[in-house]
Amino acid sequence: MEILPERTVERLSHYRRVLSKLLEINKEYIYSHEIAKLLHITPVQVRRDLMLIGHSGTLRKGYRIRELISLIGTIIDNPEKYKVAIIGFGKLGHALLNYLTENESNLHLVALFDTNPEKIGTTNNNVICYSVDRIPEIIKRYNIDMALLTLPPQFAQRTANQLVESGVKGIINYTSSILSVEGAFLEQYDMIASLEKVAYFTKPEFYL
Amino acid sequence: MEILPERTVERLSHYRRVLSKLLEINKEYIYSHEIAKLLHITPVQVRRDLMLIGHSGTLRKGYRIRELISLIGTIIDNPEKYKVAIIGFGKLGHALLNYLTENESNLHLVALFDTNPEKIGTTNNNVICYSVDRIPEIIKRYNIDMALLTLPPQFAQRTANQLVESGVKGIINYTSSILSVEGAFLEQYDMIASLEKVAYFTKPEFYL
DNA sequence: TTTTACTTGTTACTTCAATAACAGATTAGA
DNA sequence: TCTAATCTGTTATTGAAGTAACAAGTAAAA
Repeated sequence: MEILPERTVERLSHYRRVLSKLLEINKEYIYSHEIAKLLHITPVQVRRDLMLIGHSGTLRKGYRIRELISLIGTIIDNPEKYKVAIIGFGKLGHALLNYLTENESNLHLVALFDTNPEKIGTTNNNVICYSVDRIPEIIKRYNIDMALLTLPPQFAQRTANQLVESGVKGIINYTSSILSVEGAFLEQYDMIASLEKVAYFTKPEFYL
Repeated sequence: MEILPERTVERLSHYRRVLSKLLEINKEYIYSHEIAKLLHITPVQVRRDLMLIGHSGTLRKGYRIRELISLIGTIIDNPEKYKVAIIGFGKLGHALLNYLTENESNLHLVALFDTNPEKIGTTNNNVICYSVDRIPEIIKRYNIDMALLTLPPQFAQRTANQLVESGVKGIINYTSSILSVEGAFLEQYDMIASLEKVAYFTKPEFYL
């Protein structure tokens, strides 16, 4: 299978979640325009995405929901569960912990890390919080695939290096520091930039 | 001034923050390739962004940092401070509160909203938490421009409608529900989709 | 049975963003 | 003073993402 566009992968994640809810209410087939309406996108985009993953619908009946969900799974999930760690167990780290435990998915949260002695050793939603000093040890021991950085920005680069050396293959950086990472997929999410962007686009002179 | 590309605006936000730190250590001029190195992008992109905002550097000396920072300010900031509210004062809301109070910027956090009686009426970093029932009243009273949605997904759409009706011009939706909003700029940030995307791109068969 | 309406699947086009290429200007050094 | 190195500013090219257009096929209705 060809490598998919980033946006398509994101939408596949959406499709799956929305469709799962429909399965629960025993809907069997769905049209591209119905999916589109749910996600506020165009039917063409839906069909195009499904074309890319090689899913065929039935003419005038639409797509078989159960089949589609399982196909999306085989494409975006790993055969084994993805193992995830959160580095920095502050407010944001805690929020991510909740997201990961509430939404069941193929992602399995395995470890938390922090520097605060009061947090180290505690168990939160069945996940243990370790000292950041033990990052290489624990990452290797559990074969953790992906790390979410929610620690103070000044430690982000150093920690990222450690993580990649220990075998992490994906990093999401929620700190405001800009990282350079080789040998792993890096996603930056800068909240301040995001806020300032929205502020810019809400300027009165841009009202359409 | 022409409307700027979204990505450029995000980078301008980065430029400003990085440059501000350099001002503090009394650096006066900077080359495009220096900026580029700090942000891990190309010098061309820096020059192109600065061209778009109409900033001129000095040949063989680079860009005057103080001047550039202030120009970026006149472009991405509003003349008055942007007023921001956080809807849903859970872990993520609290994390955003911290971001907004730690990083000084043109954004001014004015109100929090929640449903929990224990939170309503409390003051956090000098910001009062109100009941969500008072959203229209408070939004209008303080002329709030922008809202950050960190509440349970099932209330997101209804709340977004209320906010726009009350005059909010920008919304960042951190819930996993997909919104449709007319009359305001909407930015979605779906953590689960983001996690699943990174998981997809860390699959072994994509290693370059 | 024939026609019409509808829905998929794919190719072609457009728009937005990033990268490359290069002309022009200035400073430092020969 | 002249030459070479360097850095900016802009245009041209490439690439990624989204949108439009439409052929093909099927089910339902006439």
